[in-house]
Amino acid sequence: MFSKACEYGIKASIFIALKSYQETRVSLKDIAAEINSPEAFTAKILQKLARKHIISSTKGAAGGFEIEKSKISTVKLAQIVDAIDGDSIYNGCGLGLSTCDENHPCPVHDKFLDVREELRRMLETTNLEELALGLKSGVTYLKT
Amino acid sequence: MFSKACEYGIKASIFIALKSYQETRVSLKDIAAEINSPEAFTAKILQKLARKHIISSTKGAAGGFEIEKSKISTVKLAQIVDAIDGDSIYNGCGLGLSTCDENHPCPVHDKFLDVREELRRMLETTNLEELALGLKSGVTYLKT
DNA sequence: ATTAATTCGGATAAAATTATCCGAATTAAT
DNA sequence: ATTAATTCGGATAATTTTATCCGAATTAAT
Repeated sequence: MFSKACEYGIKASIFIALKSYQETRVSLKDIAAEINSPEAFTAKILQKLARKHIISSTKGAAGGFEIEKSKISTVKLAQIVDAIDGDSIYNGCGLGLSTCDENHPCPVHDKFLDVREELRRMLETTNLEELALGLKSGVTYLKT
Repeated sequence: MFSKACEYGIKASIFIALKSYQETRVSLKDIAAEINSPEAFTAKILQKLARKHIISSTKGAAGGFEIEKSKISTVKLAQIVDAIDGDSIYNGCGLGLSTCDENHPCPVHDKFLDVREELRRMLETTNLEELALGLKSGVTYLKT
């Protein structure tokens, strides 16, 4: 459904959010270990998120990644997905047509409407805070 | 959402279904032209669908692909997707965890339930006949 | 100042997906 | 029989995605 990069990006963001609640900046190394992802590849993804100001990074010793506490509840999954994979997953045509709309629909256009709308709604309403809380309370997991 | 291979596979199947209604076997060349796909790559995908008995192929001059008329309304999108991309799109974990269920859910597990269920339902209830009819009546398109 | 811990960014490599090529086999028509 | 139109299947190539490597820059601590 999502690319690997996007999966890593979402998981990393949730973990950073959790740690940021605890006033702890977290290093690339810790993130990669926690979400079970390749370090260098994860670094690229975090850089992308940082450039889009979804997370913030600090260089040097004791540096790392964090999310401004007050911002955690405002960051939506859609922003993360969009920053990494783009919005084609819920805006593009299911069969890859370059133009696919009511006037010129692909054969599955109508069938897909509900699915994509449901996906879009979910991504746009889910924020990092609720996901981080699930993780903190131990009801959800980032690996295995 | 789907792989290119899967997109081609779905489009090709719809076109083959349409032609099969008209008792016409259709060649790889015609299919690729109609759905705007690379010929040789499309051939591989059609072979895969043929081996899974979703479509049938006939070798030699005047050969080509077709779908038994009575079968058209029974072939579901889910079968095509499954034959080409596998079922991970609507059964796998949204964040790529190898085990993700009620007992050990990823952070977005619950959020994704509805989306994936909607997708699964759609793929399992949509059959080739209705898609071919939309194409025949000129309300849907396979390219541009 | 020096050192150690870090992110940054560019180059490269590996793996997966997408795409092409071509000879072999099959079939219909002549 | 020969030819032309086709699918089949294996090899290869191009592209994209995923992953690794490494030197440079930055920062905190000593």
